[in-house]
Order: sequence, then structure tokens, then C-alpha cells
Amino acid sequence: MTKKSPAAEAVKAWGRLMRVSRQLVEKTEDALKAGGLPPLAWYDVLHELAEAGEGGLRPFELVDRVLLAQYNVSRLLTRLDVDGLVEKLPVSDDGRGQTVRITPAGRETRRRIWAVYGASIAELMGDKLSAAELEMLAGLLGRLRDPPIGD
Amino acid sequence: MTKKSPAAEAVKAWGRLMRVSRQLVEKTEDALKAGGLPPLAWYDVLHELAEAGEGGLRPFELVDRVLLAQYNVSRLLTRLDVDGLVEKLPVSDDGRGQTVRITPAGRETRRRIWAVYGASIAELMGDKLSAAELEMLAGLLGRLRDPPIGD
DNA sequence: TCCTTATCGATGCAATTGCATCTATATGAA
DNA sequence: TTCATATAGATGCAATTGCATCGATAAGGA
Repeated sequence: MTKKSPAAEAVKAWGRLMRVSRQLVEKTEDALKAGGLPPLAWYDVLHELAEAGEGGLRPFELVDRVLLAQYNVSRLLTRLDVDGLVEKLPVSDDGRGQTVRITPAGRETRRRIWAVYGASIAELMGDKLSAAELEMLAGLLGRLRDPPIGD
Repeated sequence: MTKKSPAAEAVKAWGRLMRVSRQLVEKTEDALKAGGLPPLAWYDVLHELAEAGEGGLRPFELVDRVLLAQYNVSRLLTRLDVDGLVEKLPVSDDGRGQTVRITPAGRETRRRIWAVYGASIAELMGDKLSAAELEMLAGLLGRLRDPPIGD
């Protein structure tokens, strides 16, 4: 494995990607704060749990999905539990683990976050590029993903 | 101003952008850590200061360029100063301010970070997309930037 | 069964970040 | 000049994060 120097095009795209992603996150977090809502990470977790339905998810499954470190998930779940947005249930066939399920209050909070988050996406992405361009962007980004995604 | 619901394409592109940017940062930070090197933020600042040359930069100029909060720049500069990578000079025509200049040791550190950072960019972006695709990606991202950049 | 190793989730502690505010200097109007 | 306001940069304190590790249970081989 040889250490390579990156192509100029790669450096340019990298720089744009870093800057844009940080700007978008920052603006969205600001909008959430302005609305007295919790940060994006809470949404991610509530979203995954909502998708998972009544069966809930094990914390380690959440770790895979949301791209947060294990200890961050552990602590975030503690906060969500304290706030009554999720509930932790013992799981029968694995004495180490638990299952985490979203509560009605959690669904409601998720909905309220989405009102702001979704508007932010619409404003920051939807309004800037056409549907075809967004598809193209998603396609290119998909190939940078790990694992890469064709579609 | 009406709250809008985002288009499906926008949501998909958003999701990819968030995931990919976090993955790329994480992998790059890991590579830097593995090499016993300081984090990306250090590179950003050292890079800007290297570009600025002997004249250096005022901290507030750095704040604009690197997309870090003012207090983070202040503290990062303190660390860089302690490590001898930059030097803080009083500035004659503004008693509140200072000028920050990169030192030879700072240039050397920047070079060593780049050896890893650049290789990471080459591997994670350059190897995944063609030059034309990278240009296309940069173009699309440029339009999401604030302010938008055509080229 | 017993022992070693792996996995799940939590946590102590140090470092970093965010927020609010502070000090000091500069600017500009009266 | 004088005072009010704005700007540059630093910092106290609380919250969050990262790192290392822990305790508990599982899994698998001898």
C-alpha cells in the first residue's frame, strides 16, 4: 500500500464536502435550538426506533445504524429514558442486553423535531438543486459510502 | 415563510451527505491518531496560516476561514502556541488584537499531517470517483454552500 | 463442566465544547 | 473630549465527548 498524493479534483471535492456538511448541520442545529428542540442525534435515534416499531431495537443495533460511538448511544439512551421518550425493556434471551422501544411521547417529539428538520432540508437542499441534480448527488455520495451503494 | 416538507430526493441526498461526511472524517481522524498526529482542525488552521505567509492572520480572520467558533479558535491557538507551532505577535494598529504566524515547526507538522490526510483523501475520494465525477460532485456541493460557488 | 474469550452495555476520568460573559481597546456620535 | 456602542479575544463553568476499562452474561472448545 503506497501513500498517494490526492488529485486536485479530489481535494476540491473533499473541501466542499467538509464545508457544506458542517454548514448544513450547523444551520439545522441552530434552527432546532431556536425551536427549543433537542439536537439532531436525538432525532436519528428516535427515527430508527420509530422505524423499528413495537419490537424496538437493541442498543448495539442502534450503534450500527446511527454512526455514533457505543458510549454515546448508551448515554443518549439514558437521557431519552429519563425524558420518557424511550423505554428500556429487559430482553429474555440475553441477560446482558435490553431492548429499547420508543414511547408515544418519543413519537411526538420526533414529529416535532421533523417539522423543523424537514423544513431545514427543504430549504437547504431541496430549494438549491433540482430533483435530477439531487439524484445525481445522492448517487455520487453513495459511491463514497462504506459500503458503497449503487442506487 | 411557509414550513415546507422536503422532497424525497432531497431527504435521500441529505442522508447520504450526512453519513458520508461523518464516515470520511472519522476514518481520516482515525488515520491521524494512528500516526500519532493531531486532529484535522489543527491542519485546517496550520494550512490557513501557511497560506497567509509571513504576514500571518488575525484570529478573527481564521474564524471566518475555518468554520470554527471563536472560542474554539482562541483555545486551539493557545494549544498551537504552547506546542510552538504558531507564534502570537502583538499588532501595532489594534491594541486588542494579535497576529498569528506559523513557525517552522508548524510548517513541518502541517507537512506531516498532510502526508496522512492527503493519502486519506486520495483513498476515500480519489479512488472512488473519476476526475469528471469529482468535478461534478464539487459543482453540486458548491451550490449548497453558503455563499454558493458556481465553479 | 470448566475455562478462555467475546460481546453487551455502563461508567470514571480527562479533554473538549458550548454558552455566557468578561476585559480591553476601538469607533463614532454629540 | 465624553459617552455609548461595537469588536477582538479570553475564560469560568456546565455539558458533552473520547478513551479506557469494568462488570455481567454468552459462547465455544477442552
